[in-house]
Order: sequence, then C-alpha cells, then structure tokens
Amino acid sequence: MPVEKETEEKIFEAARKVFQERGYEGARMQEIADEASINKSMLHYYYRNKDTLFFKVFQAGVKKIFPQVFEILSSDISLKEKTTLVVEFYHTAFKDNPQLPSFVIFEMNQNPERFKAFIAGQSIEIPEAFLKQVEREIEVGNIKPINPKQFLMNIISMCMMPMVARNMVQSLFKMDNGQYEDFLEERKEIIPDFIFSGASKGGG
Amino acid sequence: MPVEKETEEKIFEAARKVFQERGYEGARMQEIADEASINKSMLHYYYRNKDTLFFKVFQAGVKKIFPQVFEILSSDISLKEKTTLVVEFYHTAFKDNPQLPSFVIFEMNQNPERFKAFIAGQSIEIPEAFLKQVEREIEVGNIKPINPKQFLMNIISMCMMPMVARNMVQSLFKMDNGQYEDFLEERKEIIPDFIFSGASKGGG
DNA sequence: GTCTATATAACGATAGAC
DNA sequence: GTCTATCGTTATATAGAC
Repeated sequence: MPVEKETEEKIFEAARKVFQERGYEGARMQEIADEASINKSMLHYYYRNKDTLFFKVFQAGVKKIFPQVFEILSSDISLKEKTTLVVEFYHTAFKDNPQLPSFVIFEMNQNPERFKAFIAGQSIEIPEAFLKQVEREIEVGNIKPINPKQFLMNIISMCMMPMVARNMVQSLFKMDNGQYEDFLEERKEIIPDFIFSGASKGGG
Repeated sequence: MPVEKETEEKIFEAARKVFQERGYEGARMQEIADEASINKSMLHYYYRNKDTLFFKVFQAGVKKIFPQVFEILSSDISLKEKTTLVVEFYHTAFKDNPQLPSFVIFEMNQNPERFKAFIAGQSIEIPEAFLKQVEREIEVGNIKPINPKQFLMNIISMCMMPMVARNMVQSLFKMDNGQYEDFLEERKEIIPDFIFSGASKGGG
C-alpha cells in the first residue's frame, strides 16, 4: 500500500477543512498538520507551500459548485424542471460541507484577478442554451418578460444566500442547527414555487 | 480645532476600508496606518489594539445593515410597500461601500459566538409585527400560505446575494463595473415584481 | 518519507524621546 | 499627540539527520 497517497490525501482533506473554516489568511499550516495528524514539514514535502495547497483546495471547491449546475442548465428539459433540479442540487450537494459556498465566494472577492483567468481556463461559463431558453419561454408567453440573467440570479440567490449567511440568519431567527437544517429543507419546495407563482394569490 | 478627533476619524475610516477589503485576518495594521497617512503607533494610541479597532468597525457595519431595515419592517404600511422600501434601501445604502454586506457576513461566520451576544445586546431582532402581518395577509387571502421567515429570507437573499458574490457573478456574466451597477439598478424594480407576481404569466 | 531543529520574515505591540 | 526604535511572538519555510 503506497503510504504517500494516503498522507497526501489526509493533508488535502485537512487543508480543505481548515481553509474553509478560517479562510486563506486565517488558516495556519500548523492547524492543518494537527488536523491531519502529521508533522508540519509534510505539508511542504507534498505541497511546496501554503499558496499551492490553498489553490488546490479552492480549485476543487469551484468544481463542486459550478459544473454540475451548468450541466443541468444546458440539458434538454423544461425551465420548471431545470429550476427544481438546480434548487435540489444546491440543497443536497453542500450538506457534507456547508461552508463551501461561503469559502469560494469570499476568496473570490479577496483576489478577483487571480481567479478570473482560472474561470476562463476551465469551461466554467453560463450556458448560452439556458439564456436562449428563457427568452423563448418569454416569446411564447409562458413566462413574463425578464432579463434571463436576472432570472438566473434570483434562483441562485435564494439557494445560496441562506448557506452563505448561515450564522447571521441563524442568530437572527434564533434557530439551532437542527431547526436551520429543517428551514433549508423546507426551501427545496418553496423556492421553485415562489419563482413560478410568486407570493400573490391572484398571480401576476 | 481638536486634532485628536480628526486623526481618530481618519484612522477609523482607513480601518473600515482595509478590514472590509481584507477581513480581520488579512488586514495589516501597517496598511491601515498607510491608508490613514499616519504613524503606526497612533493606531495603538487611539484604539488600544487590533481587536478593539476591528470591533468598532464591525459594530458600525452591523448598525448600517439591520436597524433601518427593521424599522421599515415594523412600520405601519402594506406588505408590498415594505418590500419595495427594503429592496430600495439595500440597493442604495451600500453604493458607497459595496463590500460591507460581504464583510459582516464573513466575519459573522468566523466567530459566531462572539457576536451572538452583541446582537442580543442591541435591539437587533426580526420585528414580530412583520411576521404577524405576513400571517394576516395569508389568512385574509392576499398572499399564498408561506412561512413568514421564508418570505423574508427570499427578499433578503435576492437583495444581498448579488452584492456578496459580486466578483463571482461579475466574472461569470462577463460584466465590467458599470454594467454590473446597471444590473443591480435593474433589480430594484425586478425583485418586488418577482416576489409578488412570480415568473409565470398566468400567475399561481 | 518522516522527524527535529532552526532560519527568516512579518506582525502586533510597547518604550521612550520630543 | 506624534515620532523612532525595538521587543516579543508567531508564522512560513528549509536544512539536515535518520
């Protein structure tokens, strides 16, 4: 059994946890080593320095947030079905590490230039097919006129904001962890309904 | 003219900028001093240490985000009017420092215990009157049944997410600063409409 | 590959002259 | 109040034995 691979993965997993919890600046190499139960020097042996290790973690994080959603958005199903699937994805994908969205968003704000190139390099791009589909649904008269990007923004916002601002909202709503998880679970049904029907009983 | 007050405020303003840009861990006392064009020792003379200075900045930030919104929410106007006012508030209040929401949310996630007491101490609390109003509107039949907290969460999400995740969204949508500001401006009208009418043309 | 020991640099904070 | 000089600590990173 190759011990190298095991240690390398242990380090990565520990780094993922610490970086997501504390951010790049707040993370300590020593804490990562402790979390992985290995010697601090091993971090440098496997991943030359803090920057390299961080970037691997960040990169993996981005790949967990975008590609699957973009795949749903470019698939050949109705707008309503897409919405439901996207909402469901965001409410299940981050159950094991709820801090991931917040981590990626914050680090993106810290260093926009650094990651613009990264996004451009990967095929991380809003699917043109989705934007066209929204426009078509408007022309046909199924939905009301709206900028397709605004439509998408509304969906993403309602999904991610409660995760990104979890501690703030949880404090304000005076909920414990269990109650907040129920709150999030409830949103899986509420959001698609809210998007397509709105709040008014009579409709638009 | 009392020079003390001037210097103290210059420091605070510089600290606000640097903390909001880099976060607590990323902020450097030297950078704050440079930003304020004063000697580094002055930071300690006026605000004992980094923690004290940070807390003052954070505290001021929280007070810019919540009280005014909660005042709107507890005022004696219709649900639709409240929604419009809240959306408008969030889209004008942070034009001078767009990073404020992101800053408060991130630092809240970093240290939840530390600020729960602070929130409890201040009268920062979801107005009971607002939640009751939503319930009443449901009973009367003006809006469809929904958990009032979910209703509020949807509004806040659609307002704040585009600011919090600005660099991420701006990269994905390939917008420059001007285009993104137009995008945000457009949301002032879109969000209230989206909330009360939804996307479907026929309504709910 | 894994350890101990240490180099090197940066940061927050203070002392003390003016 | 404001400055220079410096202390004490902690962080990343490396050298070198095993």
